[in-house]
This record gives sequence, C-alpha cells and structure tokens, in this order.
Amino acid sequence: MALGLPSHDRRARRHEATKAEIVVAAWEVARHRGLAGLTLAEVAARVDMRVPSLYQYFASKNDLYDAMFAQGNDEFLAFLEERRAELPTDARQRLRAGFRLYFEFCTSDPARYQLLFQRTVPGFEPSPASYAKAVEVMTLLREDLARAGLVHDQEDEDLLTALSSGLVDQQIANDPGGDRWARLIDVVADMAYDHLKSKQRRKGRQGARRPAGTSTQGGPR
Amino acid sequence: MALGLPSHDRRARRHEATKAEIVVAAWEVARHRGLAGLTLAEVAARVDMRVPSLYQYFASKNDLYDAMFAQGNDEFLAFLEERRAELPTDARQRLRAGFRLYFEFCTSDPARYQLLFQRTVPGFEPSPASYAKAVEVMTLLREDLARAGLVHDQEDEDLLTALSSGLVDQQIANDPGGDRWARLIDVVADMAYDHLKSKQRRKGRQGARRPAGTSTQGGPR
DNA sequence: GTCTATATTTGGATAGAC
DNA sequence: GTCTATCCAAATATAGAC
Repeated sequence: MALGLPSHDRRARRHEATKAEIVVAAWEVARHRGLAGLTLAEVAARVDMRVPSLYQYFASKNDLYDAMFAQGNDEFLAFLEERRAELPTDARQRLRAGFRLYFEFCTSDPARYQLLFQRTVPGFEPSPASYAKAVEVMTLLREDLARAGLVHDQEDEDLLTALSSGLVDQQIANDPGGDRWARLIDVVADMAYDHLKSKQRRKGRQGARRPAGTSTQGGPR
Repeated sequence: MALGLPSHDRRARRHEATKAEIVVAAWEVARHRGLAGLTLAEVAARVDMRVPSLYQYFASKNDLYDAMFAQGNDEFLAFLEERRAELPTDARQRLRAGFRLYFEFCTSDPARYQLLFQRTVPGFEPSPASYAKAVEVMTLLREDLARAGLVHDQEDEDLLTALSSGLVDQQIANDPGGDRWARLIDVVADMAYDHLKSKQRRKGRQGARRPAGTSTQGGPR
C-alpha cells in the first residue's frame, strides 16, 4: 500500500507468490500420499527446490499445514461466494442445493476435507489467524441457512451438519469416487426440511418461543 | 484340542495371552497419542519389554495394526451380542436403540472408531482374516435392521449408516466428550423411521415391489 | 534466496548372544 | 523368549558458503 519503497513491495509480492506455489504443491502431495504422508522432501521436489529453501517461506512443517488450512478455507469461501447467488429461494430447494454444494466441495478433495473438518493430523492445531478463517466460513454458512428460515437454534444447525457430514463421510470412507451416498443427498435434505418445518409448526402452536436447549426430547444414556 | 502334547498347548496359550496383552497396550498408546502416533517403543515400554521382543509376536507394525483391527471388531461383536437381547421389539424404539448403541460404541473410543470405520491409517489394509470379522459385524447389524422390517434394499441401509455415522463424526470432531450430538440421536432415528415407513407405504400403493436401484429420486450433479 | 553439507532424532527392523 | 547392539531409512531442521 505504501508508495515509499516499491522494490520492497515487489519483493514481498514475489515472496507471497512463491509461498502460494509451495502450498499448492503441498496439497498435491497430500492428495497423493495422504495428509499425514506429506513430506517436505516431496514438496520441495515438486517446486524444484531443495528442502532447506522451504524454510525461507515456512518456519516449520506445522506452519505449512497451517497455510494449507488457511488456503483450504479460502477455497471454500470462494466456492460459496461464487455459487450462492444461484441458490434457489424456495426453502426446500435451497436446502437441497446447500447439501449438494457442501457434499461436492468435501468429496472432491478428501485430503482437504480431512484437514479442514476432521482434525486428524498428528499434532496440528491451526493458528488463531487461520482458525478465524474457519469461523468466518461457518458464519457464512449459518447465515445462509438462517436466511432461508430453516435454522432457529443451535440444535437445528447441529442436525444439519450431522446429516450432511454423514453423507460425506460414508462416501469418502466406503465408496471413494463413486456415488452411493451422493444419490441420497436430496432424500436426506428433504427429510431434514420436513423435520425442521414440522418442528417449527409445533413451536408455533405452543405459542411462546421457548429458548434453545429446553427440548422436550429426552437424551440417550 | 489335541491331548497329545499338553506342553505345546500351554506354551501356545501363553503366547496368545502375551499377544493379547500387547494389543491392549497398543490401544492404550493409540488412544493417548492418536492412532497414527503409535510407536513400537511406547508399546514395548508399556508391557515392560524391549522393542525387538515384540517381533516374537508380530511380524511388523502393520501386523499389530491388523490385530488391533481384529480385536476392535471382536469387541463390537461382543458389545452387540450382549445388548441385542434387550432391544425393543417395536420398530421405532428398536431403531432408536440401535442408533444409541452404535453411537455409544463409536464415541466411547475415537481411536477405535478411526481404525475400524474410517480407514485413515497411512498404509494399513486389513488382512483377509481380519476383514472377514468386519464383514461379520456388518452382516449382524444388517440382519438386525432387516428383522425389524425397516431395511429393504441397499439404499435404506446406506441411509442409516450415513445418519448414524454423521452424528458420531460430528460428536467426535467438534465436541469430544460432550453430548451436543448425542442429544439428537432420537430425533434423527425418528426421522429415519418416518422416512422408511412412508417410503414403504408409497411402494405398497404402487403394487409391485420394484427392484433396488430404480428410485424415482433423481441424483445430484 | 538458494544451495551443499550435516546434525539430530526417531522409528522400524534384524543379528546374534544368552 | 528376551535381551543388547546395531543397522538403515526417513524426515525435520540448521549452519554456513555462494
């Protein structure tokens, strides 16, 4: 932004570009070897560098994971921004489309799904900055669902995340590349829609809107 | 079984007992360090041995994973056998109870869930013998559901696995040790029940029972 | 900024004595 | 069956020359 030192600016820009290239290469390796199978040697080879050079861009392997985490969230954000204009306004269709969007994004890259949503990497914890991006994404999703008049409390939200991620998980674990669970997306979305609608009607009949967390539904155990 | 060489018998029994001890220790390490963080050194320390001694019992680390996989399935089998006598006969209640059972088993040991159901360990593939155990478990589950008159084709089954594992996944990933998704088990089970019942009614009205895979529901994409 | 060389650690696996 | 000693490979990370 400063006009003062353009050469610094250019240098910094180049630095950032190289960083981004490395992250892209890291994702390629992760997709190929598995997220936990990522090694700096293979990343370096892919960007035509030696391993020590990577340390000019990332302080540690965990730092690289963190950049991947941030970039994955950026991708999801871009993916959502790009498509949510086309979302149907009808609530039922909107929920179906939302489920399809999430499913497509997640299953199109299982390694990314694992890093962003499953927290299964050995000792990785996202930095506050990267975590903030994840929160931003969740907030956007939440808003979209609330805007459709479908979600009224955290329980509704938890229900939808469980249903959608269940489809994704089974698809990835038991039929990678196939469509066994993809074919169930609309069915499940409709189930969720009907449930939320009838719950809303029940609440409406009861008059006053009770606060969240006082469900009449008894828990298990 | 043979009466001929009792000393062999005793020795073999002891050998098997030590093997089982090692597997138990391995599970403890896996729960503590994460499934991928399992190291032979830590397992050996826990059974008061040196690493090379483990090789008297397991040919490789993957062989140990395989034994853990087999034992995990045995545990699930025992867990099911022990409790399915108490399952309600009423179909709706039976489905609820089944969801609760699966949820309890899975969330009570996330590392085990990961190895048995998520296939996320680096280069691990179960041996044919261990895989057979996994199939046996799935068959038992399938029979129980079919006996309740709830599941008629693979699509029904896939729906139930998606819903139940969605709850488990969210619970483990986003609220480990808590009950945010546990509280939704009955809700989701009832949703599934209502869906399967009304699907059955629809099929009944249409007369002939159409074969699986010809759903009128269009897939996404 | 990138490299060569190297340190360091760790973890799986084997040889061979007891 | 268990151990000590050792090997080997891989992988992260650093030092210091260019």
